[in-house]
Amino acid sequence: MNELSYRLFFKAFSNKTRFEIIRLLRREQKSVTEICKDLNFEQSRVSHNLKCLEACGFVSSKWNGKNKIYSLDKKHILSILDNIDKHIERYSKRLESCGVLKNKSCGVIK
Amino acid sequence: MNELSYRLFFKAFSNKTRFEIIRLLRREQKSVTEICKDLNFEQSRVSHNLKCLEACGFVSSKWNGKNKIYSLDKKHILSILDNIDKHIERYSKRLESCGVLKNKSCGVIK
DNA sequence: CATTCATATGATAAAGTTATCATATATACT
DNA sequence: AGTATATATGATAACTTTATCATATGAATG
Repeated sequence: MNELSYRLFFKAFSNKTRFEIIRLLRREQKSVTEICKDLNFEQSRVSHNLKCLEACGFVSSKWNGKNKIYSLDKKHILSILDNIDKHIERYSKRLESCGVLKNKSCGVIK
Repeated sequence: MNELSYRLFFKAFSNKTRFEIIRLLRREQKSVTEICKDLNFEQSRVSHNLKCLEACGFVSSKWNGKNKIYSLDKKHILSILDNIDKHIERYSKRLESCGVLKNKSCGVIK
């Protein structure tokens, strides 16, 4: 399997805005305005990232009056997240202590 | 499950250097020098990212003479990658056409 | 068709990440 | 101990990504 797809896949989920949107839509479909309110994110920030998620096929949308309703590609996304759930506890503590990943110009403040 | 861990997990894999190292160690354990040669990456680049991968618990190391041998936490990592394999084909094409993810300052050159 | 509310888009400054360079530390061998 | 080879580390410049601002487009309704 193609290496680039893998990395893009992980990249899609590693972004806070996108990940929170996915988590939110995990429960139920929502309009852009609702997403903004629930997550307390700016509208254009949300729209830009929804565009990305839709381009990737993770969410889909339909117009409902003036609102555009976004919903999650549940079956596949949930299956992926559920599987990672099984493993992530093992790594959780160490991930959160990794300077490179937590970053903001590498590790601890001096 | 903690949201941050998730994102850090995805972030760890979304980086080219780290992902290639993981792919390489999927087959067999290797020293830093071997990894550098095989991937044609600079030594400090590899060391920095190995440190990250080890901090996260994805790889472990042991000294063997002057060489430090790194190996993959196979059971768990392989299980995760294998599961994603099952789904990624579905998204592959769209991921690779997503301007936000492919980026270099957003999408297509004008 | 003008207005209002909702969403999308382009450009770019700000923030974040990575590779690289210079150098330090580790290990083994003579 | 001195040298050679292997690996690690800190600082930072170069690069990449993101949020934000300004503005455009879409949809509905009087």
